[in-house]
Amino acid sequence: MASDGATASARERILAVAGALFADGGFDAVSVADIASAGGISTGLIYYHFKDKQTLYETVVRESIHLFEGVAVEALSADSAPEVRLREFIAAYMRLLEGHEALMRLLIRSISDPRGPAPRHVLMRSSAIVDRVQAVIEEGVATGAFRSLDAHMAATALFALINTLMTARVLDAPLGQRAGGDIEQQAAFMTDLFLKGIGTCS
Amino acid sequence: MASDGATASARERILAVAGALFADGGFDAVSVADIASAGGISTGLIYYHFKDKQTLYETVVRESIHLFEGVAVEALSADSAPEVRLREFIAAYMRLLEGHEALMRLLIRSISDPRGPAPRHVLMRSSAIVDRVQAVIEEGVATGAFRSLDAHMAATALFALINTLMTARVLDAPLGQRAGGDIEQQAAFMTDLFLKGIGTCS
DNA sequence: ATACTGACTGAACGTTCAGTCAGTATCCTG
DNA sequence: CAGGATACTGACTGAACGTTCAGTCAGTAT
Repeated sequence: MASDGATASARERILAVAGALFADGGFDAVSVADIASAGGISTGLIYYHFKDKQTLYETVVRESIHLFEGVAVEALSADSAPEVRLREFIAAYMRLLEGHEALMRLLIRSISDPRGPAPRHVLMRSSAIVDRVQAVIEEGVATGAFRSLDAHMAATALFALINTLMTARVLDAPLGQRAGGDIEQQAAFMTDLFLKGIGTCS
Repeated sequence: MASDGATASARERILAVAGALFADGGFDAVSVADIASAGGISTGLIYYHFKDKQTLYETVVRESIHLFEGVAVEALSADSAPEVRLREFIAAYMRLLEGHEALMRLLIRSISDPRGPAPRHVLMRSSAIVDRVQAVIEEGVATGAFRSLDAHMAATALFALINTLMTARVLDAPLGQRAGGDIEQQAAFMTDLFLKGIGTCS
């Protein structure tokens, strides 16, 4: 198997294949043998690189979170007005969804999957992003762009709105009858609702 | 059948025990033998009452949804002003959470669980509730209490806000560092944000 | 007293799966 | 080239699982 130059890191191949398989099916529905055959390798090799199936799963989830965080945090680091930055953040989130649907499915699954890194940890990690959003909102409150409120709760609310769209899209289970629709349009609706909700108003 | 104290219907005992076990653990982590021993019965009896494990799981989930719907729909059937009815609905939702935590955990798990009734069906069912909420919002739009908007999307947004609180509470994974806090208070925050978001405003 | 019912048992079966291991190929270094 | 380290194979194991089924027995109708 002398592939491109070096070994092309079987380890990464395993992670990629496992991620794709875990994304649809979850932990239990995917056997180690499945991963091996999908990657064109032996089961033994998986155990050469990873202690056990659990560790492999946790590694996949953790790396997905990392990639996810990188993209999201970047979008929040501009220095435009708070409202603009929030809109940009949501747009980045949506773009991430388009490009990494399997990754999103994996993360959403892992939230309520009793295996793998505890639900607590999955969410705690992504709370690094919640914190950033929270900071932006606090800035907006300080400048008077938003009404005075609990910025942490507001950040949580924003996540709730966006993640619900994600979940519906990614698990192919649109909330209610009305199927797909334009996700950008739905995101715009949620964004408007949110900004109006935290805006100053009589 | 005599629901009087005596035998208490083995079938219902199985459903209750299975529900509790599936709620923390999910489909795969619970074996039929686990359910049998927790219920103090034999594995064979489970197969006497249910075709297979899958069917048992689906029955448990479906009955949970049914109970859930009953409570939720009732709260929406009052004839007060739309805004009041929405507040009452959310309060009922919260009360339901307090009394049936395991049930909520089961439903939340089942949404992203590839087994059991397809995710699609779980959400579609509860879309009966979304529809009711939507109707209330449409009423509010008609009377001018709310601004003109897509009532379906708005209903979805309300669910997103409430369900996120639920999920965090029920899976013991508070979003972000700040732990528990008062859930009633959090619900109030979400409600205010939502009502402000759909309200008429300059 | 006899015949029958159906809820219920628990050992057994076939299958699946995570994890192991003895062995092979490939590469590096002296 | 020798020899050790690294990467990898795939047949194998032992346990756990869902499911089946021959059989038990309290209860009821005849």
